[in-house]
Amino acid sequence: MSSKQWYETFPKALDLNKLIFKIGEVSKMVSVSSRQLRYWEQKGYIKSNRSNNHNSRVYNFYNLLRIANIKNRINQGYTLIGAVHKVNEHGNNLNTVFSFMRESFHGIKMIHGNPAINLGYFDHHHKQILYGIIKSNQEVEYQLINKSDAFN
DNA sequence: ATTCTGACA
DNA sequence: TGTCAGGA
Repeated sequence: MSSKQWYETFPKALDLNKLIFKIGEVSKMVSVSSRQLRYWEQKGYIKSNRSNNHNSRVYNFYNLLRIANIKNRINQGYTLIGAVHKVNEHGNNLNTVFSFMRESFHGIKMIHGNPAINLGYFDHHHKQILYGIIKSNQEVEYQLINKSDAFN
């Protein structure tokens, strides 16, 4: 009775500070080229953190959300600068937040005895699924799993 | 394999 | 913005 139920570890997976993605991952998720991400950052429109070891960019959930917002505005017809101003004025658009969460969360399943969050297809060809696996030490590990192997 | 910076037939 | 080079 004292042992926690597996789903009690679920909230840990929603620790947004642990939702960190590399530039290539962000690029695929929000359909913004890595070239654009670097340029936007250079112009001061967005921000990223550097993984101390490889000096490569990493983006947390909030940075990702901001990028998604800017991208959405551009899709709506705004210029890059216009999109940035709009996002700065209104902050994160709830519709974007919800649509992002809705499109990103695809349920939970057990993988190798650990609860894992299905974050949806990672590639445009729908061959790989991104999972956020909650390990026994409460750490979250992201892993790409081939669609065919995801139903074992 | 992935990312980084600089540069432009 | 895309893309390629030349390194890490």
